[in-house]
Amino acid sequence: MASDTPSHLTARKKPRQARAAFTVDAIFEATIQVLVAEGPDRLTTTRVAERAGVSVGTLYQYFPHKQALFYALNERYLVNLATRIEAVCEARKGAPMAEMVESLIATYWAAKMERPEVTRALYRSVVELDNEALIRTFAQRVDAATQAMLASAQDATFAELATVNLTLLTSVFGAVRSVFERNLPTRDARAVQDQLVLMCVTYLSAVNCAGKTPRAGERQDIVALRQPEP
Amino acid sequence: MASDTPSHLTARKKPRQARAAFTVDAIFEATIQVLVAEGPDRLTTTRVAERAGVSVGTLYQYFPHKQALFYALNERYLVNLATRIEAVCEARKGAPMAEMVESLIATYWAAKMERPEVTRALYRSVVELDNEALIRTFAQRVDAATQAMLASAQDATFAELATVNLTLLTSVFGAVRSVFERNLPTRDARAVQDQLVLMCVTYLSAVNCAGKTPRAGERQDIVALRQPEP
Amino acid sequence: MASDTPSHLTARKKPRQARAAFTVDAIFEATIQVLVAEGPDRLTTTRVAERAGVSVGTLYQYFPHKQALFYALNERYLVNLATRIEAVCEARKGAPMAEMVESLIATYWAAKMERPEVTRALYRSVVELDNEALIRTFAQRVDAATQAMLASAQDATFAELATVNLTLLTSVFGAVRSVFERNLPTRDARAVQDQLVLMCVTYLSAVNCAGKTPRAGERQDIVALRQPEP
Amino acid sequence: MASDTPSHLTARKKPRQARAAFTVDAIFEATIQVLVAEGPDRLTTTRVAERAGVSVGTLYQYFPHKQALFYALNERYLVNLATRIEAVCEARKGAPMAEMVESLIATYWAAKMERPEVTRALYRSVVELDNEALIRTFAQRVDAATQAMLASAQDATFAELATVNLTLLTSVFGAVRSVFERNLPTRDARAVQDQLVLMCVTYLSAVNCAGKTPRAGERQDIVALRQPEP
DNA sequence: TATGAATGAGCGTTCATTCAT
DNA sequence: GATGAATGAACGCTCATTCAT
Repeated sequence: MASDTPSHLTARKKPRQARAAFTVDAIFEATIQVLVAEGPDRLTTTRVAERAGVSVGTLYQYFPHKQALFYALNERYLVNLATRIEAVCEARKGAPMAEMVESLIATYWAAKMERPEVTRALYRSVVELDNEALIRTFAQRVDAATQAMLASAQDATFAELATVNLTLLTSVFGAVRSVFERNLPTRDARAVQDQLVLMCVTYLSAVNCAGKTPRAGERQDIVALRQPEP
Repeated sequence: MASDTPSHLTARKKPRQARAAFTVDAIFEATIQVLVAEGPDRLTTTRVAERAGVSVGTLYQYFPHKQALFYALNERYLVNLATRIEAVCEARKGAPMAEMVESLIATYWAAKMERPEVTRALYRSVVELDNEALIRTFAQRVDAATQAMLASAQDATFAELATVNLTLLTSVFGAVRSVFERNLPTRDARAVQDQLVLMCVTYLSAVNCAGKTPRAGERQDIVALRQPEP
Repeated sequence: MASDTPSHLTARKKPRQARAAFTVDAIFEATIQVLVAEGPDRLTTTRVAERAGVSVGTLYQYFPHKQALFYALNERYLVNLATRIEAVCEARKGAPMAEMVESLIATYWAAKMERPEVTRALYRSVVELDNEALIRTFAQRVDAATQAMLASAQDATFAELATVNLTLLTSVFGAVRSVFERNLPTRDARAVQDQLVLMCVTYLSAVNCAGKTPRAGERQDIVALRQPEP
Repeated sequence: MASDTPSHLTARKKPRQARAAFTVDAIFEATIQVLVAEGPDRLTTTRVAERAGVSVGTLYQYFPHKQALFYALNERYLVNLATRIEAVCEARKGAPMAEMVESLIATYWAAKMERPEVTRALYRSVVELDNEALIRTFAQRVDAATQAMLASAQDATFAELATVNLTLLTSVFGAVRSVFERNLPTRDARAVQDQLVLMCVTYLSAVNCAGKTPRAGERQDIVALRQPEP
């Protein structure tokens, strides 16, 4: 993923030693903690170093400048996320479409929910220009993975797969972000997650060219199943 | 709207004079321009004042601190947006559900697209903690408006209206944000917008308790109409 | 003189007010004092500002960066020096060659001796690359002035005036620098100054094409006059 | 030469081993290279060590601090220079004065010209206070050598030898420095060198007490010989 | 003995904010 | 009111120096 990274954002030296790896991890964790606890504009190199239990100088031995640290943190986060999404896409190949959607949303949601304050903090933090490259790379990986998965659905074929896939991802990722941004209570968040699945499934059914006339029964089942509980 | 605004974010004085209003507007516009042209971390009070053609001192006469300026700018932006959404919701009361969805999305999208760089800049700019209040207020207004609209749909009734509404808004707003963040080409953006309408309509149809068995013809029409062109 | 100054070395804003001029002067004087009292590598912006009785911010209102301050200081120094040399060259036009040399050396020496520690400090201070431009400009002004003066000598004509002039200046300026660098006692310094005059006069006589055979008497007089006192 | 060196500038250990001598040399050469290639304020211990192919730790094994390294480098440079000057002075003992002057200037000039960028870099580099001692020692050696040489001139006797000698050295060394500082083109530099010889010879002739009336022929010869080509 | 990761004081610079004019 | 020069805390970053390995 780092292949087309602008060179000025690359770490000055690759940590070879175990100690170095440990230090880098400590710095990453400290960055997150500062971000969560103090907010993006109190994220200073000194503070990060302090919390990581190292000196500023050490921090600068691993990252040529503040932005590179932030970039690397996001990269780590997104690479991890992309990997998990790819894994679930692989695992669900050939499954029924509904199962795919459910797995995808569940995985993404779970990943974001593991450390909700971190998720929120990263959403919040300044989106530096250079992060666009990161986001693009992430998007490409995920696009490819989900598209491949959808193409293998046992019960659906999509004429304009790329567009359908894009719409799906855009909505799901966007919706999740919205939920975090509005800081919805768990109950509402959970409800939205379920409805999101329903929404995506109905959408995919609608654009499915395979079962020209989807057996009404099946579709109704899903709908009935997912009818928001009163 | 400013009713529950933290007091330290309120402007020192309400501009009564025409001149004052003019100045404030100039400052707002300058803020946007600096944001767009130079990015969030070059947004300094001096630069804003310069571009607005006033002195820093004057800027501080209208806004007690930088954050208040930024807050007010966002407030203006969101109030305007909410007002437009309320208007369209009002106008579409009693209309068919599909029309509602289409109007809502079109309006929101259009508002964001009027000055895309501004939209992007505002998405980008540091989300200060205190902006949460702003977002909450905005969300409440919009929630209320769309919920009232949906409740009046001539062809649909929703059991769990609040949840359905929340899901709808979350997805639509989120998707739009995603499109901007990924900086999608116009063609893709347009396609996603269309598909988003379809997605929302199919979703609402699915959770519609009114027309237990929606007249297949109508639904199929929409689907057929919106099938992404091959 | 500042006409071809690299733009990044120019002061951010030209001081128009009397107060500003005063402040700039204070900063210059402070710079010199720090340079003299603490040496070039303790010359920090903070220290300069402190000694000037202003804040760092103020310093940066007048000079875009440290180098610009240093550059401006040297410029002021060299412009002043060049002006004085030009004045003496003008005044001695048409005079006998020996008088010219004596005046030139005396003027230059006096200028350097007014504040010997300052002279020494400036000689010492890092010669930044961009100062080359300054030195070149200075050299051109002085070259022109002395060359014009020599050309007007009532008792001498020089075939290769440019080279003669260059040799003269190079030796005189270099010798003075050497004297400062070696920190010679006043007595020795004084002696060298006198001998320097003699050296230059004999040199000019030697390359003088006018009085093919200089009246031996006159020349001997000078030599006798300047014979180092036993 | 290091006899009156301030103790804090002395190398921690005298390199006895061949390997040590080799390392020290590598460090010196690296220092020069960094100085030339990157300038005085990019001369860091880390960079020097890197270029020398050793670790910083090793560098600090040979030099207690950066200043000591720089001091030692200058010492080496000046000791070498002084030695060469002493050699030429020794060789020219009993020669005619003009020959002495010519040899002295040629030697000094040649030494400085061998690696002109190095010469310039050393002139440029910060003149630390403690270098004064170095310069003084160098000056003393050279003073002694040239004075002894001049005293042995077969065709001249000088009443105030010390002063004459000082004037000579001051002018020659100063002129050379000026030439480097002004970065004169080779052509001009060469011309100045020739003229410098002429200047010094005429000067010495003028203060020569021996040949009260120097045989006009000889003197005129020199002058004619050296008349700058039209 | 050689290494080079770690240190942290200290630098140059910015910018939100104030207040005399 | 309006102005903009002045302020100074705080930032990002460097590099001489140390010391565990």
